[in-house]
Amino acid sequence: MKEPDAIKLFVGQIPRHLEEKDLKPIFEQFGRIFELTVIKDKYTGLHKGCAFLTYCARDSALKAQSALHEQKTLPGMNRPIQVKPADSENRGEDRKLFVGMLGKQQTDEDVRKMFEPFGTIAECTVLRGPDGASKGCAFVKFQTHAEAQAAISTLHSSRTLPGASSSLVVKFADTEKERGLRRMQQVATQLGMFSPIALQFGAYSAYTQALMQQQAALVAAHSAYLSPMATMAAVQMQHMAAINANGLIATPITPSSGTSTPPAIAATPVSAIPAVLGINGYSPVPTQPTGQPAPDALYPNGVHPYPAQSPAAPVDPLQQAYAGMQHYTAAYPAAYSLVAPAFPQPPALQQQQQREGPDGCNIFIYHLPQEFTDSEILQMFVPFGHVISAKVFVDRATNQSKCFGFVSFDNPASAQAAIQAMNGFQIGMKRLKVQLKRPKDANRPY
DNA sequence: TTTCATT
Repeated sequence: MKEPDAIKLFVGQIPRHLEEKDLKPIFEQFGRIFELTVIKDKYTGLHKGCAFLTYCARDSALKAQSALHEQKTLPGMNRPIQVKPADSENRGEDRKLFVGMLGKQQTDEDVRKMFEPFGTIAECTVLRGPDGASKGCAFVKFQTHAEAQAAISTLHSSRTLPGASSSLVVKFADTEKERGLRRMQQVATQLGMFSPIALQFGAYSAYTQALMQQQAALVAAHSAYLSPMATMAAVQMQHMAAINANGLIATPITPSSGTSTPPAIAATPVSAIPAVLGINGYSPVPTQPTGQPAPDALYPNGVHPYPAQSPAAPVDPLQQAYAGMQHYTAAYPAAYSLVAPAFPQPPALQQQQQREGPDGCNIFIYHLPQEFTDSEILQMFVPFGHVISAKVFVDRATNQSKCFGFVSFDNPASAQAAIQAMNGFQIGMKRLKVQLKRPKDANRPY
C-alpha cells in the first residue's frame, strides 16, 4: 500500500475550517495518498491548523513538497503553506539554531551566506512581524548537529552587526518545552502573577504547570457549555499544560470536584490562578470574611490588564480570550463563588482536622515557611487531588508553626503527583521536603 | 532576540 521509504509530511498553515476531505484534492494531484490526518487537540478536538500527510510513493511526497512548500498561500492565511518532512521523520531540533542580534536589514539570503560555510542549510528564516519588519533574529537549520555546532563555535559572539545592540547570538533553538515555559510565563504575567509569593514560586515551576494542567482539564471537561472566549483560553491553557517540562506529572491530574460544576465555571481559570498563587497573605485577591473573593477583586487597584474592548477590534486571540473571560466575570460577580470547585475548602475540614487517608495517601511536608498555616498547605496541594485533611503542626506553647505538616488525599495517585511536583520545591531560601508519611510503626527502629 | 502548528 505504501512504499517502505515513504516520507511522512507535515503540512502547516492550513485554514482551520479545512478538514481532510477539503485537503485531499489539493494533495491528490501529486500522487495517491496513503494517509492524511488533520491534527486536532487531544481534549477539545479543535483543529490545530496543520496536518500529517503520507503518500504511497516517496516520489509523490517530494513532488508535493517542491510544488507547494512556501509556494502558495491558502485562503485566509497570511503565510504560505508548509509542506515538509514531519519532525518524526528525522530527529528534529538538535540541528536548528536560533540566531539573535541580527541587523534589521538582513534577509534570509544574508543569513544563509553567513552560515553556509559550516554545512548544508536545510532551512533559513528571518523572523518577521506581521508588517514584514525583521525581528532581528532568525532560525537556521543544518543537515546535521555537528554542522550546527560548528557554526555556533565560530559565529557566536564573533561580531556585532550594524544596528544590533550587542554581539551576534548563535545557539541551539529553544526546544518545544522551553518554548512552552516561555509562553506560560507570558500568560502568567498577563494574569498578574506578580505577588511576592508568586514570584518565589516562579512561573516556571512544576507546580504552576500542575495548576495549569488541572485548570485546563477542568475547563475542557465543560467546554461544551462554555462561551467561545473561554474555550479559546482553555485551549491555550491546554497547550501550555501539554508541556510537561520535566515529566514530573506522570499521572494526569483529575479535577477533584469539577464534575458537578455548573456551566458558569467559565470564570474559574482567570480568577483561580491568581487566587491560589496569592498564598500567604500576599493574595492579589482580597477576601471577604466569608472567604469568598470580593466582587471585582481580581484587580483591586483598578488597573485591569485589559481594558474593555470592542469585540470587533482586531486583537491577539489570547488577549481577546482573557478579555472575554474578564468581561464574563464582571458581568456575573456571583460566579466568583464558583472558584470553589477548583479549590474546594470542604466545611468538614474545619471540624475534623486530622483525618488520615489510606496507606500511600498521606504525605509529609517539611521546610514549610514559618507563616504557612493549614489553609496555605491546603491551597498548595489541592490541585493534586481531593484533600481530606491538611495540617500544619504548631508548637503548643507559642502557637508557632513547626514548619512541617501533613496532607492526606483520598487516593495514592494524588499523593504521588503531589510528591513528584512539590518535593524539592523552592520557596524563598528553603526547599520543601515532600514524601509519603511513614506508617506509624515504621518510625521505630527497635 | 525564540517561530505557525508535529499525532
